[in-house]
Amino acid sequence: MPRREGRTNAGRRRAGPSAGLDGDPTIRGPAATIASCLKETRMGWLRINDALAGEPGAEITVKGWIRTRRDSKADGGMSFLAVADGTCFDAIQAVARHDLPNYQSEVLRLTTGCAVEVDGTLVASQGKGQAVEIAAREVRVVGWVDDPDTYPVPQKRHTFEYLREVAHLRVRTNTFGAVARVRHRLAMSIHRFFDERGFFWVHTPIITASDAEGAGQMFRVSTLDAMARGDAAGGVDFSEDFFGREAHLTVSGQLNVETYCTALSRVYTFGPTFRAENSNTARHLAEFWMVEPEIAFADLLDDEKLAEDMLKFVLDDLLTHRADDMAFFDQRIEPGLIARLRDIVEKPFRVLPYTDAVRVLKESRKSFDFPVEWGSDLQTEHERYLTEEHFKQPVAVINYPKSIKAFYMRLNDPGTDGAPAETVAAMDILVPRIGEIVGGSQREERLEVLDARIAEMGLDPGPYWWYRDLRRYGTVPHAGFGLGFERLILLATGMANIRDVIPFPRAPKQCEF
RNA sequence: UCCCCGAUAGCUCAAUGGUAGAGCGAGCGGCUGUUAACCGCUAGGUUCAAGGUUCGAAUCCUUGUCGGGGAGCCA
Repeated sequence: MPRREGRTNAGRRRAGPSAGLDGDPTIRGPAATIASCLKETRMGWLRINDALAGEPGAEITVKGWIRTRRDSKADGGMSFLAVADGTCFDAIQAVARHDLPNYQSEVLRLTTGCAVEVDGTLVASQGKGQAVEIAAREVRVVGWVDDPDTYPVPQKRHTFEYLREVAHLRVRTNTFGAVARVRHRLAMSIHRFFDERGFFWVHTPIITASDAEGAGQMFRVSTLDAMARGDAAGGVDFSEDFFGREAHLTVSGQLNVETYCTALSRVYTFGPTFRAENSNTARHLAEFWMVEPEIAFADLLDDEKLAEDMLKFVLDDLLTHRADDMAFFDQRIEPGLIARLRDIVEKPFRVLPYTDAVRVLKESRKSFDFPVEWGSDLQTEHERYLTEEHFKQPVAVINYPKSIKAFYMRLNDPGTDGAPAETVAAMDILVPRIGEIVGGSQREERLEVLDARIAEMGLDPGPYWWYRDLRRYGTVPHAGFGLGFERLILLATGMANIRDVIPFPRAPKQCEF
């Protein structure tokens, strides 16, 4: 079933403007047939994604890794080789007959994981399960698997926990190959979404000197030997350090990107982010990727609309352009996934003031482990109730109590939403199963209010001098949000653990690969 | 970081104080235009580490390491 959709998909992609062989701009557009690919590409072989969409009769070469080998004694002996190169979900079947010169000596010794090159003719398959296959003229073994008995990823069921221990090989499995392609597609369509709307991608720094970005524990960046030995507690002279001051890995590009927002109007960051929190959950990483747009002349509802439009855009694009992988996730990882994603794409999100959310939770008469009180943050169980039971859809909770949110969020007028105390223009988008996927706000653009908030929270205004300048020189209402990229992948694939949607996860006590 | 659970063959698990087994995978053979195949045979274990209790420990106790589930922090 996914095979069929894979070919349909491949045909559509080939016809699109971005189709073609990697790195070869000549292979583009509807004219890209198999023959022209072979003729024009310097590499001289065919991606299996294109081979599966090809017309029988073509002479082709594919290169990839053996998924399975099945032998038959029929017609004097033949082997069926499933060869995958990662360009699509499916492998292609190559049929190697006994009269190949290396049939006894090599083909019959092929095992899962071996690297091969296959020359042959693309033909309509005589068997069920695939429309086309390669009648092999030559099978060249490029790389053997030295011990099939201990090859870490043979063709069998594996737990994700085990595969994490062999992260260098897990991408050879169906699931992790699909995750990798989906991750790429989502990243590219995020860029496309913003580019089409006139946003500029800003490369905010990875290393930051402001140690008070306010979003959790930070990793230190230092070249001081004393720091590495950890024996300089209290007496560190950071003027001797590389940057001449204390430096850390960024926990957010937001403050930096706000500067570009107040000149380029619509900007975003998309890059790695680091949190040194000792978080041991299926939803947290120490190193993750975050998308942070920032829009000028905009308020909180503009911000919510942007986040909602972006999520819908990228999920719709994914369902259209990675149909093969999505069919797999729908069948094997989370049954009903595609229908749920379609629902997210098609229905408007529920926008719910925090004050109303508290009322909904209280009126639910559910017995929560943590009681619901106006002024306290929503617990995981509360978020799940709202998105999974009550509304059964993504919910954008807006206008949170001032006391539980960051200093840069814009102070609302008293009485907004009938709240009993002061609120800020914050916004969290909650989705079923994942919880918070987007966290954003309208920023405080009034200098005197911002200063009051900094003082109120006991922060040192010194390091924020340039951030405050933005409020002194042509300040404008503006807003933005942060999207956890890996959480988006969880939502899109139905995968349960965030460590399985990033190639090499970094988490407490985990930095092996 | 807190609470709970776990670690035995390449992988997933059984064995509840008395000779460590099965399924999958792997190897060999049989059958088959095969495709989560099917049938037969074979190999494969310092039972996470260190210490303790006991005539005897995979099993009970202590500590540590790592993993999982839940929570907090958040994206």
